[in-house]
Amino acid sequence: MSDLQKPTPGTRERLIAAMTDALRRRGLHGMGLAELLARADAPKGVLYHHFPGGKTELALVAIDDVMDRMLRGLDTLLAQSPDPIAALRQWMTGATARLRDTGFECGCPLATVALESTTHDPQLRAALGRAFARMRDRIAQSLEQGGESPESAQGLAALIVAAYEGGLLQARVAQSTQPIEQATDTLLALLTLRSQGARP
Amino acid sequence: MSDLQKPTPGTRERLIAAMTDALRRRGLHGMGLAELLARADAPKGVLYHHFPGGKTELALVAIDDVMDRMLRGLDTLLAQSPDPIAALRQWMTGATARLRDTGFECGCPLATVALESTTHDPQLRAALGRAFARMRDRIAQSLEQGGESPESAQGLAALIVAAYEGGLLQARVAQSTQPIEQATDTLLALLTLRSQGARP
DNA sequence: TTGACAATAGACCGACCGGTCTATAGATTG
DNA sequence: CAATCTATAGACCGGTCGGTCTATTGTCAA
Repeated sequence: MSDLQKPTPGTRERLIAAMTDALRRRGLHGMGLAELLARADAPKGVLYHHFPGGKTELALVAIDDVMDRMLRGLDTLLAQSPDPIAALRQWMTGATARLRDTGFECGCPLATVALESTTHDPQLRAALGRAFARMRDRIAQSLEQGGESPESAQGLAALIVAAYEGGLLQARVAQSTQPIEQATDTLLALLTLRSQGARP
Repeated sequence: MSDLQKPTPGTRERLIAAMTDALRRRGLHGMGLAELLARADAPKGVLYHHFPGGKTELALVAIDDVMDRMLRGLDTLLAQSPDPIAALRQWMTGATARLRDTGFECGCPLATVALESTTHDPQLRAALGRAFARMRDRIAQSLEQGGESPESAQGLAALIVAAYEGGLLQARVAQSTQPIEQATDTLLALLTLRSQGARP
């Protein structure tokens, strides 16, 4: 009665994890149900038991879930480091390392499906729009705590997320971390220059 | 004999244009051959006549072709404007307008397929890697002409392309130009600040 | 006119797609 | 134990996928 935790032995979670991984590597259309279920080691029936809406509903849940975890990770970095810029550098470095260590396969779990999405799937679009807005808001919030005005914090957050996504994209096709490292270094150098110039 | 132009009445070109548009809107997996051919108003046989390698070969040709045209457009802007930063602003603004005017459907023709691509299709990866490198090199070249060192020009170019791609991605799912406008404005403000600070 | 070849046209194919359906196993409760 | 309900399991389905194949049309040279 007071037991709020689900007794599920993990099947549902394995499905979400498999979908998240699929989104990272190939996007929503890029991996079929057969391969997805094989990776989750689950039969077809169990997918439609836990997610009656099928592949798309699973993707929606995976998107919300993975953004929760990304924000938790970002929070940890921001809590550890006094300077938000240093924390963001760590965040970028981590994503770059993951991409490299997976043979340039695992990028941002939201990016591919974001570009695949159309207006004909409003729920998916909405979930993605929400996720990116949360990311930007979290970054802007930390910048505001560092003394930025709300407007410039939002602008910087949009640029930082853009550099992250665009950097990962370029690195993926280049099969080299150089583009994202160049973009990251340049961006953070510009930000440092700016904060130094503000108080000469 | 001296007539170098192909006598083709445009079918091949229509196929390339249809593929480019498909890549912009939905990526390579996102549109089937049937719809693609319907949009090009061409039967199936004609595709495999002009492109024996099928859908993938058509995509390869479309990628090279569209990057040629993007670079020509960028060259025109750079030629019209003395300041490369002003030219890049126009370039970003144009892409933003196209995205908005197509109901947030038409983004960068290379981005979606870049994220869809895997190491299992090396030709596609190579074509995309080449295309993005050309874009960065062209931007870096114009920055070098503006007095940047080769290294910082490459870094800035990677950041600019990243902001472009990441900005379009965020705007697409937000169904609003705000994210890319914020990212663009912030980036160009940082660049202006930097060039002002360089010569006090 | 005829032969050769490029271009167009679409019927057809096996593979795979996401999704539905029925059957069964396991846990919980009366 | 019986009843019930959740969870697992996979056979099965119609539709669509990219791709192949044959037939026809158009064009130009011999």
